Amino acid sequence: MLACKTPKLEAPELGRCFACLIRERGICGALSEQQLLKFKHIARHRTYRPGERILSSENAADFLGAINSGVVKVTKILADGRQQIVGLLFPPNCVGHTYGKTNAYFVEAATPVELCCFERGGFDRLSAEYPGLSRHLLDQTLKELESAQDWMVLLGRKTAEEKVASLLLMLATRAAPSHDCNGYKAPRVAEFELHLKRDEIADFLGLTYETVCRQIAALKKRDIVRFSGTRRFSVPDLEPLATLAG
Amino acid sequence: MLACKTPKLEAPELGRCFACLIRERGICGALSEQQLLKFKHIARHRTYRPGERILSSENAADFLGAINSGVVKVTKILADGRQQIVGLLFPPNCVGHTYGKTNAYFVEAATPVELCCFERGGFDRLSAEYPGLSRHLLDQTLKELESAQDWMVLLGRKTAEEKVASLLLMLATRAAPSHDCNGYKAPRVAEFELHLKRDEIADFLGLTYETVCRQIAALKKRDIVRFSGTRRFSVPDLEPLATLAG
DNA sequence: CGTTGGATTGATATGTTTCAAGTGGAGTGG
DNA sequence: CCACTCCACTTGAAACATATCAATCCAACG
Repeated sequence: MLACKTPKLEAPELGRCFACLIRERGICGALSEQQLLKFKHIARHRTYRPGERILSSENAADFLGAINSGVVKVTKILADGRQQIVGLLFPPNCVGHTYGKTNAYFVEAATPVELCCFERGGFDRLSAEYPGLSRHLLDQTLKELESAQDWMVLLGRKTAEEKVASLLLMLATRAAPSHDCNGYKAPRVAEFELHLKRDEIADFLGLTYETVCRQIAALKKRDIVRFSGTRRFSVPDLEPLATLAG
Repeated sequence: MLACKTPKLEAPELGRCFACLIRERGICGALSEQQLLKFKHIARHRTYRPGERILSSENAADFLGAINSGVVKVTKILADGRQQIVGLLFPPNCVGHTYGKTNAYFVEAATPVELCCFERGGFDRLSAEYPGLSRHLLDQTLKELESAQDWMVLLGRKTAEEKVASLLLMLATRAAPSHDCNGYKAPRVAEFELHLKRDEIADFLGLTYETVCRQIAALKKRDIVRFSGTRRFSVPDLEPLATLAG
Protein backbone atom coordinates (compact mmCIF):
# COMPACT_ATOMS: atom_id res chain seq x y z
CA MET A 1 0.00 0.00 0.00
CA LEU A 2 2.67 2.46 1.06
CA ALA A 3 4.60 1.63 -2.10
CA CYS A 4 2.10 3.38 -4.28
CA LYS A 5 2.19 6.72 -2.48
CA THR A 6 3.46 9.39 -4.85
CA PRO A 7 6.82 10.55 -3.50
CA LYS A 8 6.83 14.33 -3.29
CA LEU A 9 9.20 16.87 -1.86
CA GLU A 10 7.71 17.79 1.51
CA ALA A 11 8.86 19.50 4.67
CA PRO A 12 10.54 16.82 6.78
CA GLU A 13 8.68 18.03 9.85
CA LEU A 14 5.52 16.63 8.37
CA GLY A 15 6.57 13.15 9.49
CA ARG A 16 3.53 10.94 9.58
CA CYS A 17 1.61 13.20 7.21
CA PHE A 18 4.22 12.43 4.60
CA ALA A 19 3.18 8.80 4.55
CA CYS A 20 -0.52 9.47 5.06
CA LEU A 21 -2.65 7.32 2.80
CA ILE A 22 -5.31 9.95 2.40
CA ARG A 23 -3.04 12.97 2.20
CA GLU A 24 -4.24 13.90 -1.27
CA ARG A 25 -7.87 12.92 -1.07
CA GLY A 26 -8.78 13.90 2.47
CA ILE A 27 -9.37 17.28 4.02
CA CYS A 28 -5.62 17.87 4.16
CA GLY A 29 -5.64 17.92 0.37
CA ALA A 30 -6.98 21.46 0.67
CA LEU A 31 -3.90 22.62 2.55
CA SER A 32 -0.47 23.83 1.54
CA GLU A 33 2.53 22.35 3.33
CA GLN A 34 2.86 25.29 5.72
CA GLN A 35 -0.81 25.07 6.59
CA LEU A 36 -0.59 21.32 6.99
CA LEU A 37 2.21 21.79 9.47
CA LYS A 38 -0.05 23.84 11.73
CA PHE A 39 -2.70 21.18 11.63
CA LYS A 40 -0.19 18.48 12.37
CA HIS A 41 0.51 20.16 15.70
CA ILE A 42 -3.04 19.64 16.85
CA ALA A 43 -3.47 16.23 15.21
CA ARG A 44 -3.55 13.01 17.16
CA HIS A 45 -3.53 9.50 15.76
CA ARG A 46 -6.04 7.02 17.19
CA THR A 47 -6.85 3.40 16.45
CA TYR A 48 -9.99 1.43 17.19
CA ARG A 49 -10.76 -2.28 17.16
CA PRO A 50 -13.83 -3.67 15.36
CA GLY A 51 -16.95 -2.92 17.36
CA GLU A 52 -15.26 -0.26 19.45
CA ARG A 53 -17.29 2.86 20.14
CA ILE A 54 -15.78 6.04 18.67
CA LEU A 55 -18.39 8.45 19.91
CA SER A 56 -22.07 8.61 20.77
CA SER A 57 -24.87 10.90 21.78
CA GLU A 58 -24.07 10.45 25.48
CA ASN A 59 -20.47 11.15 24.86
CA ALA A 60 -20.38 14.15 22.56
CA ALA A 61 -17.55 14.57 20.09
CA ASP A 62 -14.79 16.96 21.01
CA PHE A 63 -12.86 16.13 17.88
CA LEU A 64 -13.07 15.76 14.15
CA GLY A 65 -11.37 12.64 12.81
CA ALA A 66 -10.28 11.90 9.26
CA ILE A 67 -10.51 8.18 8.53
CA ASN A 68 -7.11 6.85 7.48
CA SER A 69 -8.18 3.26 7.10
CA GLY A 70 -11.09 1.01 7.96
CA VAL A 71 -14.84 1.35 7.87
CA VAL A 72 -16.92 3.34 10.35
CA LYS A 73 -20.63 2.86 10.86
CA VAL A 74 -23.11 5.39 12.21
CA THR A 75 -26.19 3.96 13.89
CA LYS A 76 -29.32 5.65 15.18
CA ILE A 77 -31.52 4.00 17.77
CA LEU A 78 -35.15 4.32 18.74
CA ALA A 79 -36.23 4.24 22.37
CA ASP A 80 -37.35 0.61 22.16
CA GLY A 81 -34.07 -0.61 20.73
CA ARG A 82 -34.83 -0.78 17.04
CA GLN A 83 -31.81 0.51 15.20
CA GLN A 84 -30.89 1.73 11.76
CA ILE A 85 -27.44 2.21 10.29
CA VAL A 86 -27.60 5.65 8.71
CA GLY A 87 -24.14 5.77 7.22
CA LEU A 88 -21.03 3.83 6.41
CA LEU A 89 -17.93 6.00 6.26
CA PHE A 90 -14.79 5.06 4.37
CA PRO A 91 -11.42 6.82 4.01
CA PRO A 92 -10.85 9.71 3.47
CA ASN A 93 -14.10 10.88 5.05
CA CYS A 94 -14.50 12.43 8.46
CA VAL A 95 -16.29 11.48 11.64
CA GLY A 96 -17.20 13.81 14.46
CA HIS A 97 -19.71 16.26 13.12
CA THR A 98 -21.96 16.55 16.12
CA TYR A 99 -25.50 15.46 15.58
CA GLY A 100 -28.65 16.82 17.15
CA LYS A 101 -30.70 14.97 19.68
CA THR A 102 -33.74 13.84 17.70
CA ASN A 103 -32.58 10.26 17.95
CA ALA A 104 -29.82 8.69 20.01
CA TYR A 105 -26.90 7.57 17.90
CA PHE A 106 -23.47 6.04 18.08
CA VAL A 107 -20.49 5.86 15.80
CA GLU A 108 -18.31 2.79 15.91
CA ALA A 109 -15.58 0.94 14.08
CA ALA A 110 -16.93 -1.79 11.79
CA THR A 111 -13.39 -2.98 11.02
CA PRO A 112 -10.04 -1.98 12.53
CA VAL A 113 -9.99 1.79 12.11
CA GLU A 114 -7.30 4.45 12.13
CA LEU A 115 -8.28 8.07 12.62
CA CYS A 116 -6.33 11.28 12.43
CA CYS A 117 -8.07 13.44 15.02
CA PHE A 118 -8.19 17.19 15.45
CA GLU A 119 -9.38 18.65 18.71
CA ARG A 120 -12.47 20.62 17.78
CA GLY A 121 -11.62 24.07 19.14
CA GLY A 122 -8.20 24.11 17.56
CA PHE A 123 -9.56 22.83 14.29
CA ASP A 124 -12.25 25.48 14.09
CA ARG A 125 -9.75 28.20 14.89
CA LEU A 126 -7.37 27.05 12.17
CA SER A 127 -10.06 26.34 9.62
CA ALA A 128 -11.35 29.91 9.95
CA GLU A 129 -8.02 30.95 8.43
CA TYR A 130 -8.24 28.61 5.47
CA PRO A 131 -11.52 28.97 3.58
CA GLY A 132 -10.59 26.07 1.31
CA LEU A 133 -11.01 23.77 4.23
CA SER A 134 -14.64 24.42 5.04
CA ARG A 135 -15.34 24.40 1.32
CA HIS A 136 -13.78 20.93 1.23
CA LEU A 137 -15.78 19.84 4.24
CA LEU A 138 -18.89 21.20 2.55
CA ASP A 139 -18.27 19.15 -0.58
CA GLN A 140 -17.73 16.05 1.48
CA THR A 141 -20.90 16.66 3.46
CA LEU A 142 -22.88 17.23 0.29
CA LYS A 143 -21.70 13.86 -0.98
CA GLU A 144 -22.75 12.26 2.29
CA LEU A 145 -26.11 13.95 2.01
CA GLU A 146 -26.52 12.60 -1.46
CA SER A 147 -25.70 9.04 -0.41
CA ALA A 148 -28.10 9.41 2.48
CA GLN A 149 -30.81 10.44 0.03
CA ASP A 150 -30.09 7.53 -2.27
CA TRP A 151 -30.33 5.29 0.75
CA MET A 152 -33.70 6.82 1.60
CA VAL A 153 -34.96 5.68 -1.79
CA LEU A 154 -33.69 2.21 -1.02
CA LEU A 155 -35.27 2.13 2.43
CA GLY A 156 -38.58 3.59 1.36
CA ARG A 157 -39.18 2.05 -2.01
CA LYS A 158 -37.07 -1.02 -2.74
CA THR A 159 -37.96 -4.65 -2.13
CA ALA A 160 -35.83 -6.93 0.05
CA GLU A 161 -34.20 -8.46 -3.02
CA GLU A 162 -33.39 -5.05 -4.46
CA LYS A 163 -32.05 -3.86 -1.13
CA VAL A 164 -29.61 -6.73 -0.78
CA ALA A 165 -28.57 -6.50 -4.42
CA SER A 166 -28.01 -2.75 -4.01
CA LEU A 167 -25.78 -3.24 -1.01
CA LEU A 168 -23.63 -5.85 -2.69
CA LEU A 169 -23.44 -3.73 -5.82
CA MET A 170 -22.47 -0.69 -3.80
CA LEU A 171 -19.69 -2.55 -2.03
CA ALA A 172 -18.45 -4.14 -5.23
CA THR A 173 -18.30 -0.88 -7.14
CA ARG A 174 -17.01 1.32 -4.37
CA ALA A 175 -14.45 -1.18 -3.08
CA ALA A 176 -12.77 -1.25 -6.49
CA PRO A 177 -11.48 2.33 -6.70
CA SER A 178 -10.38 2.32 -3.07
CA HIS A 179 -8.10 -0.64 -3.69
CA ASP A 180 -6.29 0.81 -6.64
CA CYS A 181 -3.69 3.42 -6.10
CA ASN A 182 -2.42 5.96 -8.58
CA GLY A 183 -4.23 4.49 -11.50
CA TYR A 184 -3.69 0.81 -10.84
CA LYS A 185 -6.89 -1.04 -11.70
CA ALA A 186 -7.97 -4.05 -9.69
CA PRO A 187 -8.71 -7.19 -11.76
CA ARG A 188 -12.30 -7.41 -12.96
CA VAL A 189 -13.45 -10.37 -10.87
CA ALA A 190 -12.07 -9.48 -7.46
CA GLU A 191 -13.26 -10.56 -4.06
CA PHE A 192 -15.02 -7.98 -2.00
CA GLU A 193 -15.28 -7.69 1.71
CA LEU A 194 -18.67 -7.62 3.39
CA HIS A 195 -17.61 -5.64 6.42
CA LEU A 196 -20.83 -6.30 8.29
CA LYS A 197 -22.46 -9.18 10.06
CA ARG A 198 -25.88 -10.34 8.90
CA ASP A 199 -27.70 -8.41 11.57
CA GLU A 200 -25.74 -5.27 10.76
CA ILE A 201 -26.68 -5.65 7.12
CA ALA A 202 -30.27 -5.95 8.26
CA ASP A 203 -29.95 -2.75 10.26
CA PHE A 204 -28.48 -1.06 7.21
CA LEU A 205 -31.21 -2.21 4.84
CA GLY A 206 -34.18 -1.91 7.17
CA LEU A 207 -34.84 -5.67 7.19
CA THR A 208 -34.54 -8.57 9.61
CA TYR A 209 -31.44 -10.71 9.46
CA GLU A 210 -33.47 -13.75 8.44
CA THR A 211 -34.70 -11.92 5.37
CA VAL A 212 -31.15 -10.88 4.54
CA CYS A 213 -30.06 -14.51 4.77
CA ARG A 214 -32.80 -15.71 2.48
CA GLN A 215 -32.12 -13.04 -0.11
CA ILE A 216 -28.39 -13.74 -0.12
CA ALA A 217 -29.13 -17.44 -0.42
CA ALA A 218 -31.37 -16.74 -3.42
CA LEU A 219 -28.67 -14.66 -5.11
CA LYS A 220 -26.13 -17.43 -4.51
CA LYS A 221 -28.46 -20.04 -5.97
CA ARG A 222 -28.85 -17.96 -9.14
CA ASP A 223 -25.06 -17.55 -9.27
CA ILE A 224 -25.33 -13.78 -9.29
CA VAL A 225 -22.88 -13.59 -6.42
CA ARG A 226 -20.41 -16.17 -5.14
CA PHE A 227 -19.51 -16.35 -1.48
CA SER A 228 -16.32 -17.74 -0.01
CA GLY A 229 -17.06 -18.06 3.65
CA THR A 230 -19.69 -15.77 5.01
CA ARG A 231 -18.09 -12.37 4.59
CA ARG A 232 -16.25 -12.40 1.26
CA PHE A 233 -17.94 -12.47 -2.10
CA SER A 234 -17.28 -11.98 -5.78
CA VAL A 235 -19.53 -10.91 -8.61
CA PRO A 236 -19.02 -12.85 -11.85
CA ASP A 237 -20.96 -10.25 -13.81
CA LEU A 238 -22.04 -6.87 -12.52
CA GLU A 239 -24.91 -6.43 -14.95
CA PRO A 240 -27.49 -8.86 -13.59
CA LEU A 241 -26.72 -7.62 -10.09
CA ALA A 242 -27.23 -4.04 -11.20
CA THR A 243 -30.53 -5.00 -12.81
CA LEU A 244 -31.76 -6.60 -9.62
CA ALA A 245 -30.67 -3.57 -7.64
CA GLY A 246 -33.44 -1.62 -9.38
CA MET B 1 -45.52 39.23 8.58
CA LEU B 2 -43.49 42.26 7.50
CA ALA B 3 -44.61 44.08 10.62
CA CYS B 4 -42.47 41.91 12.83
CA LYS B 5 -39.21 42.47 10.95
CA THR B 6 -36.76 44.22 13.27
CA PRO B 7 -36.09 47.66 11.82
CA LYS B 8 -32.37 48.24 11.52
CA LEU B 9 -30.22 50.94 9.99
CA GLU B 10 -29.07 49.54 6.67
CA ALA B 11 -27.59 50.85 3.45
CA PRO B 12 -30.52 52.10 1.35
CA GLU B 13 -29.05 50.40 -1.76
CA LEU B 14 -29.97 47.07 -0.22
CA GLY B 15 -33.56 47.58 -1.30
CA ARG B 16 -35.30 44.24 -1.34
CA CYS B 17 -32.75 42.73 1.05
CA PHE B 18 -33.89 45.25 3.62
CA ALA B 19 -37.30 43.66 3.72
CA CYS B 20 -36.08 40.11 3.27
CA LEU B 21 -37.85 37.71 5.59
CA ILE B 22 -34.85 35.47 5.99
CA ARG B 23 -32.20 38.18 6.09
CA GLU B 24 -31.04 37.20 9.58
CA ARG B 25 -31.44 33.44 9.45
CA GLY B 26 -30.40 32.62 5.89
CA ILE B 27 -26.99 32.52 4.27
CA CYS B 28 -26.99 36.31 4.06
CA GLY B 29 -26.87 36.34 7.85
CA ALA B 30 -23.17 35.56 7.52
CA LEU B 31 -22.52 38.74 5.55
CA SER B 32 -21.83 42.32 6.51
CA GLU B 33 -23.76 45.04 4.73
CA GLN B 34 -20.96 45.77 2.29
CA GLN B 35 -20.65 42.10 1.44
CA LEU B 36 -24.38 41.73 1.11
CA LEU B 37 -24.40 44.54 -1.41
CA LYS B 38 -22.06 42.59 -3.68
CA PHE B 39 -24.28 39.56 -3.48
CA LYS B 40 -27.32 41.61 -4.21
CA HIS B 41 -25.85 42.52 -7.57
CA ILE B 42 -25.84 38.91 -8.68
CA ALA B 43 -29.11 37.99 -6.96
CA ARG B 44 -32.33 37.41 -8.82
CA HIS B 45 -35.76 36.92 -7.37
CA ARG B 46 -37.87 34.06 -8.71
CA THR B 47 -41.29 32.73 -7.89
CA TYR B 48 -42.82 29.32 -8.54
CA ARG B 49 -46.35 28.01 -8.42
CA PRO B 50 -47.24 24.82 -6.55
CA GLY B 51 -46.07 21.80 -8.50
CA GLU B 52 -43.75 23.83 -10.68
CA ARG B 53 -40.36 22.28 -11.41
CA ILE B 54 -37.41 24.24 -10.02
CA LEU B 55 -34.66 21.99 -11.28
CA SER B 56 -33.99 18.35 -12.06
CA SER B 57 -31.32 15.89 -13.09
CA GLU B 58 -31.96 16.55 -16.78
CA ASN B 59 -31.81 20.24 -16.24
CA ALA B 60 -28.80 20.82 -14.01
CA ALA B 61 -28.77 23.74 -11.61
CA ASP B 62 -26.82 26.79 -12.61
CA PHE B 63 -27.87 28.64 -9.50
CA LEU B 64 -28.14 28.46 -5.77
CA GLY B 65 -31.44 29.69 -4.37
CA ALA B 66 -32.27 30.71 -0.83
CA ILE B 67 -35.91 29.96 -0.01
CA ASN B 68 -37.71 33.13 1.00
CA SER B 69 -41.09 31.55 1.48
CA GLY B 70 -42.89 28.34 0.70
CA VAL B 71 -41.99 24.67 0.84
CA VAL B 72 -39.78 22.87 -1.64
CA LYS B 73 -39.70 19.11 -2.08
CA VAL B 74 -36.88 17.01 -3.43
CA THR B 75 -37.87 13.72 -5.04
CA LYS B 76 -35.76 10.84 -6.30
CA ILE B 77 -37.13 8.39 -8.83
CA LEU B 78 -36.30 4.80 -9.76
CA ALA B 79 -36.28 3.67 -13.37
CA ASP B 80 -39.71 2.03 -13.05
CA GLY B 81 -41.37 5.13 -11.65
CA ARG B 82 -41.36 4.42 -7.94
CA GLN B 83 -40.49 7.63 -6.17
CA GLN B 84 -39.37 8.79 -2.78
CA ILE B 85 -39.36 12.30 -1.39
CA VAL B 86 -35.91 12.68 0.13
CA GLY B 87 -36.27 16.13 1.55
CA LEU B 88 -38.61 18.95 2.35
CA LEU B 89 -36.92 22.33 2.40
CA PHE B 90 -38.29 25.33 4.28
CA PRO B 91 -37.03 28.92 4.55
CA PRO B 92 -34.25 29.92 5.01
CA ASN B 93 -32.64 26.86 3.46
CA CYS B 94 -31.11 26.65 0.01
CA VAL B 95 -31.84 24.67 -3.10
CA GLY B 96 -29.47 24.08 -5.98
CA HIS B 97 -26.65 21.96 -4.63
CA THR B 98 -26.14 19.71 -7.61
CA TYR B 99 -26.65 16.07 -6.95
CA GLY B 100 -24.89 13.13 -8.53
CA LYS B 101 -26.47 10.78 -10.98
CA THR B 102 -27.08 7.63 -8.94
CA ASN B 103 -30.81 8.24 -9.12
CA ALA B 104 -32.76 10.70 -11.19
CA TYR B 105 -34.26 13.46 -9.10
CA PHE B 106 -36.27 16.62 -9.30
CA VAL B 107 -36.84 19.59 -7.07
CA GLU B 108 -40.20 21.31 -7.15
CA ALA B 109 -42.41 23.78 -5.32
CA ALA B 110 -44.86 22.08 -2.96
CA THR B 111 -46.54 25.41 -2.24
CA PRO B 112 -46.09 28.84 -3.82
CA VAL B 113 -42.35 29.45 -3.49
CA GLU B 114 -40.12 32.52 -3.59
CA LEU B 115 -36.40 32.08 -4.14
CA CYS B 116 -33.53 34.48 -4.02
CA CYS B 117 -31.19 33.03 -6.65
CA PHE B 118 -27.47 33.47 -7.14
CA GLU B 119 -25.92 32.45 -10.42
CA ARG B 120 -23.50 29.71 -9.50
CA GLY B 121 -20.23 31.03 -10.93
CA GLY B 122 -20.67 34.45 -9.40
CA PHE B 123 -21.66 32.98 -6.09
CA ASP B 124 -18.64 30.71 -5.90
CA ARG B 125 -16.32 33.59 -6.78
CA LEU B 126 -17.78 35.80 -4.08
CA SER B 127 -18.04 33.07 -1.48
CA ALA B 128 -14.32 32.32 -1.86
CA GLU B 129 -13.76 35.79 -0.41
CA TYR B 130 -16.01 35.27 2.59
CA PRO B 131 -15.13 32.12 4.51
CA GLY B 132 -18.08 32.62 6.84
CA LEU B 133 -20.35 31.83 3.97
CA SER B 134 -19.20 28.32 3.19
CA ARG B 135 -19.05 27.69 6.93
CA HIS B 136 -22.69 28.75 7.05
CA LEU B 137 -23.55 26.54 4.11
CA LEU B 138 -21.71 23.69 5.82
CA ASP B 139 -23.77 24.08 8.98
CA GLN B 140 -26.95 24.12 6.97
CA THR B 141 -25.92 21.03 5.04
CA LEU B 142 -25.01 19.21 8.23
CA LYS B 143 -28.49 19.91 9.55
CA GLU B 144 -29.97 18.57 6.33
CA LEU B 145 -27.81 15.49 6.62
CA GLU B 146 -29.01 14.94 10.13
CA SER B 147 -32.67 15.23 9.13
CA ALA B 148 -32.00 12.84 6.28
CA GLN B 149 -30.55 10.37 8.75
CA ASP B 150 -33.49 10.72 11.10
CA TRP B 151 -35.72 10.08 8.13
CA MET B 152 -33.74 6.94 7.32
CA VAL B 153 -34.63 5.60 10.75
CA LEU B 154 -38.24 6.35 10.04
CA LEU B 155 -38.17 4.70 6.61
CA GLY B 156 -36.22 1.67 7.70
CA ARG B 157 -37.61 0.92 11.12
CA LYS B 158 -40.92 2.56 11.86
CA THR B 159 -44.41 1.14 11.34
CA ALA B 160 -47.01 2.88 9.17
CA GLU B 161 -48.70 4.33 12.25
CA GLU B 162 -45.41 5.65 13.62
CA LYS B 163 -44.50 7.08 10.24
CA VAL B 164 -47.69 9.08 9.90
CA ALA B 165 -47.55 10.22 13.52
CA SER B 166 -43.93 11.29 13.03
CA LEU B 167 -44.79 13.38 9.99
CA LEU B 168 -47.66 15.16 11.71
CA LEU B 169 -45.53 15.72 14.78
CA MET B 170 -42.69 17.05 12.69
CA LEU B 171 -44.95 19.51 10.90
CA ALA B 172 -46.65 20.57 14.13
CA THR B 173 -43.41 21.20 15.98
CA ARG B 174 -41.47 22.75 13.14
CA ALA B 175 -44.33 24.88 11.89
CA ALA B 176 -44.70 26.56 15.27
CA PRO B 177 -41.36 28.40 15.49
CA SER B 178 -41.54 29.45 11.84
CA HIS B 179 -44.84 31.21 12.43
CA ASP B 180 -43.72 33.26 15.36
CA CYS B 181 -41.58 36.26 14.80
CA ASN B 182 -39.29 37.99 17.27
CA GLY B 183 -40.42 36.01 20.22
CA TYR B 184 -44.14 36.00 19.55
CA LYS B 185 -45.48 32.60 20.49
CA ALA B 186 -48.26 31.02 18.50
CA PRO B 187 -51.27 29.85 20.57
CA ARG B 188 -50.88 26.32 21.87
CA VAL B 189 -53.59 24.69 19.78
CA ALA B 190 -52.85 26.13 16.37
CA GLU B 191 -53.76 24.76 13.00
CA PHE B 192 -50.99 23.34 10.91
CA GLU B 193 -50.71 23.07 7.21
CA LEU B 194 -50.18 19.70 5.57
CA HIS B 195 -48.45 20.97 2.48
CA LEU B 196 -48.66 17.66 0.67
CA LYS B 197 -51.33 15.59 -1.02
CA ARG B 198 -51.97 12.07 0.23
CA ASP B 199 -49.84 10.48 -2.45
CA GLU B 200 -47.01 12.87 -1.74
CA ILE B 201 -47.18 11.98 1.94
CA ALA B 202 -47.00 8.36 0.86
CA ASP B 203 -43.89 9.10 -1.21
CA PHE B 204 -42.39 10.85 1.77
CA LEU B 205 -43.09 8.03 4.21
CA GLY B 206 -42.42 5.08 1.94
CA LEU B 207 -46.04 3.90 2.00
CA THR B 208 -49.01 3.74 -0.36
CA TYR B 209 -51.56 6.51 -0.24
CA GLU B 210 -54.28 4.10 0.89
CA THR B 211 -52.24 3.20 3.94
CA VAL B 212 -51.67 6.88 4.68
CA CYS B 213 -55.43 7.46 4.52
CA ARG B 214 -56.18 4.62 6.88
CA GLN B 215 -53.59 5.72 9.40
CA ILE B 216 -54.81 9.29 9.35
CA ALA B 217 -58.38 8.05 9.75
CA ALA B 218 -57.31 5.98 12.76
CA LEU B 219 -55.61 8.99 14.37
CA LYS B 220 -58.70 11.08 13.78
CA LYS B 221 -60.94 8.44 15.34
CA ARG B 222 -58.77 8.38 18.46
CA ASP B 223 -58.91 12.20 18.53
CA ILE B 224 -55.14 12.48 18.48
CA VAL B 225 -55.34 14.87 15.55
CA ARG B 226 -58.27 16.92 14.28
CA PHE B 227 -58.63 17.73 10.62
CA SER B 228 -60.47 20.66 9.13
CA GLY B 229 -60.75 19.82 5.49
CA THR B 230 -58.14 17.52 4.12
CA ARG B 231 -54.99 19.58 4.45
CA ARG B 232 -55.24 21.45 7.75
CA PHE B 233 -55.01 19.85 11.15
CA SER B 234 -54.55 20.64 14.81
CA VAL B 235 -53.14 18.60 17.64
CA PRO B 236 -55.08 18.89 20.92
CA ASP B 237 -52.19 17.39 22.85
CA LEU B 238 -48.72 16.76 21.51
CA GLU B 239 -47.84 14.04 24.00
CA PRO B 240 -49.90 11.11 22.71
CA LEU B 241 -48.84 11.99 19.18
CA ALA B 242 -45.20 12.02 20.23
CA THR B 243 -45.65 8.64 21.92
CA LEU B 244 -47.10 7.13 18.77
CA ALA B 245 -44.30 8.61 16.70
CA GLY B 246 -41.93 6.18 18.43
C1' DC C 1 -75.80 19.18 -13.01
C1' DG C 2 -72.27 16.50 -14.66
C1' DT C 3 -67.27 16.20 -14.40
C1' DT C 4 -63.00 15.83 -12.21
C1' DG C 5 -59.34 14.95 -8.92
C1' DG C 6 -58.44 13.83 -4.52
C1' DA C 7 -59.74 11.17 -0.53
C1' DT C 8 -61.85 7.25 1.73
C1' DT C 9 -63.18 2.53 2.65
C1' DG C 10 -63.46 -2.55 1.83
C1' DA C 11 -61.80 -7.24 0.47
C1' DT C 12 -58.09 -9.86 -0.83
C1' DA C 13 -53.22 -10.89 -1.94
C1' DT C 14 -48.48 -10.91 -0.78
C1' DG C 15 -43.85 -9.90 1.08
C1' DT C 16 -41.67 -9.66 5.18
C1' DT C 17 -41.51 -10.58 9.97
C1' DT C 18 -41.85 -13.55 13.74
C1' DC C 19 -41.16 -17.67 16.09
C1' DA C 20 -38.70 -21.82 16.23
C1' DA C 21 -35.50 -25.30 15.17
C1' DG C 22 -31.18 -26.67 13.26
C1' DT C 23 -26.52 -26.21 10.96
C1' DG C 24 -21.62 -25.32 10.76
C1' DG C 25 -17.24 -23.57 11.77
C1' DA C 26 -13.83 -21.64 15.18
C1' DG C 27 -12.01 -21.89 19.46
C1' DT C 28 -11.28 -24.49 23.94
C1' DG C 29 -10.09 -27.93 27.04
C1' DG C 30 -9.69 -32.66 28.23
C1' DC D 1 -7.52 -35.74 18.33
C1' DC D 2 -11.99 -35.56 19.78
C1' DA D 3 -15.98 -33.81 22.29
C1' DC D 4 -17.97 -29.42 23.70
C1' DT D 5 -19.49 -24.85 23.46
C1' DC D 6 -20.54 -20.66 21.36
C1' DC D 7 -21.86 -17.64 17.93
C1' DA D 8 -23.11 -16.49 13.56
C1' DC D 9 -25.68 -18.08 10.10
C1' DT D 10 -29.38 -20.82 7.79
C1' DT D 11 -33.91 -22.74 6.94
C1' DG D 12 -38.91 -23.68 7.71
C1' DA D 13 -43.80 -22.66 8.96
C1' DA D 14 -47.14 -19.52 10.55
C1' DA D 15 -48.66 -14.77 11.60
C1' DC D 16 -49.07 -10.11 10.34
C1' DA D 17 -48.67 -5.57 8.30
C1' DT D 18 -48.96 -3.36 4.25
C1' DA D 19 -49.83 -3.46 -0.73
C1' DT D 20 -52.99 -4.20 -4.29
C1' DC D 21 -57.29 -4.13 -6.57
C1' DA D 22 -61.75 -2.16 -6.75
C1' DA D 23 -65.66 0.67 -5.40
C1' DT D 24 -67.45 4.82 -3.64
C1' DC D 25 -67.54 9.35 -1.74
C1' DC D 26 -67.09 14.21 -1.76
C1' DA D 27 -66.09 18.93 -2.67
C1' DA D 28 -64.75 22.15 -6.16
C1' DC D 29 -65.75 23.94 -10.52
C1' DG D 30 -67.17 24.92 -15.05
